[in-house]
Amino acid sequence: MATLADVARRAGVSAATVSRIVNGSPKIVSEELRERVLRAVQELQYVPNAHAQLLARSHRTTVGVIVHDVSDPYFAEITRGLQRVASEQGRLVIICNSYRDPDRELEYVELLRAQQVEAIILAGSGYHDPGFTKSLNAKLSAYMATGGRVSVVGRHKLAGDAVMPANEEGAYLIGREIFAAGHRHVGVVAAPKQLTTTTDRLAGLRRAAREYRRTLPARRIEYAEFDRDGGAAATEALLDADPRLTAIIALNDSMAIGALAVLRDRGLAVPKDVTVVGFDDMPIARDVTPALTTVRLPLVEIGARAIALALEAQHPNPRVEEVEATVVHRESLAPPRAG
Amino acid sequence: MATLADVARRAGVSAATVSRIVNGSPKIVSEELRERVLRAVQELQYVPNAHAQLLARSHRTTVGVIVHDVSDPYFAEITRGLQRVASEQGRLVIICNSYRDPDRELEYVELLRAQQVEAIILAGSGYHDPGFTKSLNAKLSAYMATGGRVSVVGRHKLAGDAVMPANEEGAYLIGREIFAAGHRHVGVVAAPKQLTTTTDRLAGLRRAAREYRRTLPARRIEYAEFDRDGGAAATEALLDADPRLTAIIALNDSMAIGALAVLRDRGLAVPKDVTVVGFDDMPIARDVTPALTTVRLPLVEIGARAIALALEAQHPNPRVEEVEATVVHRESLAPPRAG
DNA sequence: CAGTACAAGGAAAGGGCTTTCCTTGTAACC
DNA sequence: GGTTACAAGGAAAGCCCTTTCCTTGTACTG
Repeated sequence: MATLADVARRAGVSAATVSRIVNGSPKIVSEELRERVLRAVQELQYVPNAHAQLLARSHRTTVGVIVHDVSDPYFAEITRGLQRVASEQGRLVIICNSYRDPDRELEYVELLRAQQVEAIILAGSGYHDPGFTKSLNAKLSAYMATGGRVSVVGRHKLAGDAVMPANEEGAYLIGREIFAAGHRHVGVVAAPKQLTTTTDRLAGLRRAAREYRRTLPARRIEYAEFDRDGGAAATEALLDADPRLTAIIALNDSMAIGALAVLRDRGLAVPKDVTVVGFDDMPIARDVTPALTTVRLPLVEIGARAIALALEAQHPNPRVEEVEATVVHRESLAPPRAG
Repeated sequence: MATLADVARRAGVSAATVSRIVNGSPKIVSEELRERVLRAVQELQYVPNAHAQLLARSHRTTVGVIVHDVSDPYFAEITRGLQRVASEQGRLVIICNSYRDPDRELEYVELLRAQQVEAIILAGSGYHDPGFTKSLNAKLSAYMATGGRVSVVGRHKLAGDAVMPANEEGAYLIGREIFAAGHRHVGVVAAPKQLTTTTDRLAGLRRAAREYRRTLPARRIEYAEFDRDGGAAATEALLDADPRLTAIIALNDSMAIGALAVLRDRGLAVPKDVTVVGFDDMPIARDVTPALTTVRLPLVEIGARAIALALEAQHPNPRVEEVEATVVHRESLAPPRAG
């Protein structure tokens, strides 16, 4: 690869001059030299070495984001919002998929630190694992201590600013709809227990149940992978355990879609025989049959807020922004059939 | 941020020793020093500066991939395959979304070159734009001339190795099914004209039509954005222009889903009144109603092959790998209603 | 006991860039 | 004409690491 020095030699000028021209420094350079340098750049197809630049410059301009999996629509949306703000502010973003592996998450924090990113954004659900939380916090604090900015979405006890989606409240709202409609046999298709998202949403559901003097017994909650197939598996289990179920609450839309598939296979009509609701309102939710009644989280905005917080001037103490959830009514919820 | 020198000072050793210990160099270091250094690393929460490392080391270990949009399931799948191989081979991957903007694609090639990536993988559809193709090729050649590796998926006249999904053949196969079923009024929901993916798939459709002595007149092809809403818009237009349509071929599954939505709104049953088929077989295809008959492309494998090609030893002349398409039969295709 | 071999650690030279500080040359001033 | 001021360009230090090449000291060998 051609280097700055190569260009300088070819143009017959010093490296300093080339650097100034290439970077558009305010220092004035004569037209003649400028042309010679630009020509040399063209001829050599010179592109500055980003790493050398980073080393030499003081200011960082890259931010890192750690998600569970960008190809999951939930994170795709968050990332979209994040990217928008990032490019508005001239920042590059590095995306890291942890695939829900806490260790990998730890590794990625190190990696991003090594990359000298300006900010780290943690967008995945938290884990109920004190040991992990502790080491993660240690790493984040170390990073922040040296000027790094951190912001997290939906994670309680982590250093840094946070934007908190209303997981509990959203679940409460949708739970209310279910109970208000008169459902008594309701099953929950849940994500893994150790995710804070799971427990938060479950808590909201329980609050709604209490309000309607119902309970959500453990046998009516089935934990599985946080995706379509997990949702299908959990639904099978729930249905096998209690065929009288008239409603299934899935903890996200992907799982709800898995539930829909199982119900269809078993010849159960939704919502006539069984009601199904989801969570997140991912784009596909309106296109499945029946269209999914679900809880909407403004994901794009959540992503945008998260990075905005991180990029704003350092704040004395961590800020927390709440983001509202609303239920969107579509076709998959109905009262239980009479009898 | 703590630097190597800080650690060395604190441990009372030379920088060389710290480097050796931190990187696990084969050179033997006494237990005592090793411990002292490791302790200092801990205490200072030292993480090596990746950019400095990159500068100092000779070998690159990052690859870049340029896609239209990772959150699009098509690219998500490709990226998944790619990531798998990358991490098997200890490579980091940088993902760039061009959002179908040719200029941005050019910029990203520069950016990746600046990042000193070992290989660049172009996964998005090509454009029918000679000027653009020329500048892209120039940039890629310059990159390859300095040892960079390039591989592209589904792009004809580009430098570097290529893996070619059978777009023409896949479209031909699905087209045959449609015509064989007896459809005479078929509309095509197409992506933008300037994408090579569009023209390739259209060509396959035309070949099938010829075989059945049919034609695909221009008024039966509606071009729109390559996504769900584009598919919906194109379907509206097609239906308005000719209500007798008995089959709609969408050029990808997202568009097909948009078509399904419009048909449902208009009270047209699929496949009884209108047949709909898609392309790509993205995961959601089996979960919509009716389940989509579509063309399957082994996307994960395509991604894996693309990076594998790029990472293999340099080859004298570019290699091209063809990847097969197969049609997967589900529920959205049926013969036209009698009459 | 002189001489060799090797183990363990350090010094220092890059790697490619930015930026501060200097030098040189010319124009403007009194 | 001598001084000052500034414009335009260059020299060189510094960013943080890796790695080659040295140095030193110890353990062996004959």
